[in-house]
Amino acid sequence: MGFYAIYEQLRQHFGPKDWWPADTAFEVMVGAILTQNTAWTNVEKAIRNLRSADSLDPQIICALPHEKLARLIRPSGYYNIKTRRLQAWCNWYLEYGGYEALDKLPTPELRAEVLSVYGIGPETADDIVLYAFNRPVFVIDAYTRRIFSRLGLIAGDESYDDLSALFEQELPTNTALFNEYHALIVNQAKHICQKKPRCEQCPLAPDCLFFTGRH
DNA sequence: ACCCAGGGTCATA
DNA sequence: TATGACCATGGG
Repeated sequence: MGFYAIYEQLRQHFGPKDWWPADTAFEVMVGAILTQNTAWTNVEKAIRNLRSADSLDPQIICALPHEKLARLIRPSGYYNIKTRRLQAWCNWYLEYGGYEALDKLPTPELRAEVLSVYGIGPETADDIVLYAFNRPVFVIDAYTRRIFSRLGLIAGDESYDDLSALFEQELPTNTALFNEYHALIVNQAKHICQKKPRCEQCPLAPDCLFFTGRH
């Protein structure tokens, strides 16, 4: 089964997922930073705190004292580091001229600029470029590695750039496709395949094709 | 009590 | 290039 066929299977069983769960592009950026190595349920609490404090805004986040911002995002973990990353992002974002200025850049330049910001690695950058700027880049995460190495299509320990190049080569360059595909991968990993001892609830059983955990 | 979650940076070899 | 330490909460 090829990369596109796997997408079609997932899409048929679970889609459409209508990602990213956020009201605005800026909220996507905040969520992408806060969810680094962190369960999304914890990020939701942090974002709720920011919204309740009327602080889901780049100017306000920049102006907030470290301790105050850290307290708001505390449920998302690593709150001291993420406070620095959030403020670094918002400072850069405003200094650059905001969404409209960045959206003028071609995709490779946009990705490079985003990636240059402190606290933004390849996955967070691609989350932002894909889900906030609607550009066709394929997001690679731990689930992608587990699922596709389990399927025998990759080794799993390739570099991030090697894997994103592979996926982008194997699939048509299409923002909606990349958006939905990554959403389906995360959905699959989170809601179906962490069961022990086998994934009997998986519609793709009996082979539990998309098993992602350990038995 | 232990394991892990929609990673990234920095120091070291 | 490639490991390892570090960051920290909340749910299973």
